[in-house]
Amino acid sequence: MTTEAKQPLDFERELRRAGIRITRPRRIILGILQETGDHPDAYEILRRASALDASISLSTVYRTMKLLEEHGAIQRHAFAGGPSRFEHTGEEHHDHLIDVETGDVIEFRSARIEKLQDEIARELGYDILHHRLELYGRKRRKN
Amino acid sequence: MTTEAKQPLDFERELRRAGIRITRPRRIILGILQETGDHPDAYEILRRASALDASISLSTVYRTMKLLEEHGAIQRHAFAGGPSRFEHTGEEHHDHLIDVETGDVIEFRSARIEKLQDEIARELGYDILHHRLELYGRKRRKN
DNA sequence: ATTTATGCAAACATTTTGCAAGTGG
DNA sequence: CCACTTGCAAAATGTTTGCATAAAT
Repeated sequence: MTTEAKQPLDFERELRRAGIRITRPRRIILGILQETGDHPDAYEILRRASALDASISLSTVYRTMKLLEEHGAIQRHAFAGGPSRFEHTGEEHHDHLIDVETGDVIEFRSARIEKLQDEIARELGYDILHHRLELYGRKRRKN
Repeated sequence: MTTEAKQPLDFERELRRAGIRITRPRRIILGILQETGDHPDAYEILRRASALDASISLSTVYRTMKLLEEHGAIQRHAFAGGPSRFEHTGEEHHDHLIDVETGDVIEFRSARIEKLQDEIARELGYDILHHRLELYGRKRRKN
């Protein structure tokens, strides 16, 4: 099991190559997602974007999220009981541990779990397209 | 890894003991959840309940879901990109594989994955309260 | 009888969409 | 220029809630 930092990729180039126009709102939103280490929801992204360009609207945030998701630049998470939260796609796939008391999200990765998932799917006659593994926990007091 | 059938429990007795009134809508809804092997959403539960008592409302379905969830009689699932779907609590915990083409849900269980989850959480300094593991896949054609 | 639950409609929260105006390549 | 994108307001979804009435114990 490993935890790891994330390093930004150049998705602007990537998108341009796919024929996507790089507009001011899109550049701002993409920048926000690249810089952040957290998992903001649409309103939070709007809030941060508004500081750079007050005219950006919530619909543009959502439309941009859909666009970026389709091009693999971000991932959408629907953690239990709340709005979708977005995360810039880093180098490595990872899963999440959500602190139920603070809402903090900790990223982790386990190759062994992934391998078991593949085995299970194969036994059931399926190919996995993607998965979602979320641990909901509370910080251990002393020990 | 195992897949398993579910056997109904007597939650009516359980609820009564907790001081919950067993009303006609509640009995009907609980019955529907006990009988079914699938994972219906609120509208689908309403649809099935309406066949037995046309006066049942959607709010009662939601209120009953919340009640049953609080008493451990059912579990609420928020699969990607859709409404909550509900499932009667059986004997054993299990996870889900969702067929992305049909929406079918297949239940499975892996003690090894659960064990790995505990190890991961422990390393990160957390106690797991609950988790969510969903595999999204497509039926394998030939092989 | 008293407390709790219900149905209805309205409120809420999140996300999507139609359309006229604006902008990027 | 011309197609694509935006902001705005309105619609669409999924879920919760206030309130007067109905039902359970």
